[in-house]
Amino acid sequence: MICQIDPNNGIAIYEQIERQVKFAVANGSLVVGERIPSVRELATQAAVNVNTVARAYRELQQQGILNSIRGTGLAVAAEAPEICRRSRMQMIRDRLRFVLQEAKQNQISLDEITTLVTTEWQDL
Amino acid sequence: MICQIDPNNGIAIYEQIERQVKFAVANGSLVVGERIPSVRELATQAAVNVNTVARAYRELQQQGILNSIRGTGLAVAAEAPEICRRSRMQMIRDRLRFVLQEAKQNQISLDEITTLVTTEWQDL
DNA sequence: AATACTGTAATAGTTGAATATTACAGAGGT
DNA sequence: ACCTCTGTAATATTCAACTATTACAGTATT
Repeated sequence: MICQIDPNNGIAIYEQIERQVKFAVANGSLVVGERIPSVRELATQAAVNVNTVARAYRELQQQGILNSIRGTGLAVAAEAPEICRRSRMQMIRDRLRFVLQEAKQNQISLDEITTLVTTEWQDL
Repeated sequence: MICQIDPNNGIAIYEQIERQVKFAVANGSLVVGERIPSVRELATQAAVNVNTVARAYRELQQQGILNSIRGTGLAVAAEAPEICRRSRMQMIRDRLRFVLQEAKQNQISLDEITTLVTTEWQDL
């Protein structure tokens, strides 16, 4: 699992990690029982502090997505894929709503938005 | 001019103010020469600190959108409408790209996104 | 047993945003 | 002149996120 972190995009680093783990579980990059990268490993790879990774992992545990095996590592929980798949669209939707809301409040039409979506989609 | 601030939406308050002023200028809610709400007035209305408003206004000055008339207030600069109109779509586009990028990285299709856009647009 | 990994936790320091408070100089109305 | 409004600025404090560092209890490998 590779984690791409941008420290300056306004989203808290621990939250970026959380989301990427969830997405990875949802699309099968991480399977049930598989051990995720250790806190130190991910911290090094993403050039981030160990505590920040630990915080993300802790919250993922509380959500029932990861299981802690003391001394060994953290593994993807049995219920994780269902949880993550169910919330995947919701995570995208929430952010999309935020953008649409601002657009609508500024007299931008649905046509303009869909056009924008289509054109920007290509450039990615 | 009414300013709607959400202290908990992750965006810095001074940045929310900045954006809303820009949008207001772009769509004509604020016209050239018009005086914008005083720092204290807006601070009270938005339940926010004076310094936070002052910071937003200061940055808007540096961008050539507001003129300071010492002792009187801040007025919309002559070049402001052009500046704001030019950057309005760009501001929306930037945030939209961010969402689309995450969606695309997670095997979500353009169809799914456009469907999502259309359905969410209604609910706003 | 020794070593090298795991997660977890405590401590202390930095940074940016936001707050509360006080102060001052300039403009305008009375 | 007086008062009230304007922006501007300095100060101190709070808070969350992040960092750096150290430490400790388990597990696995050798």
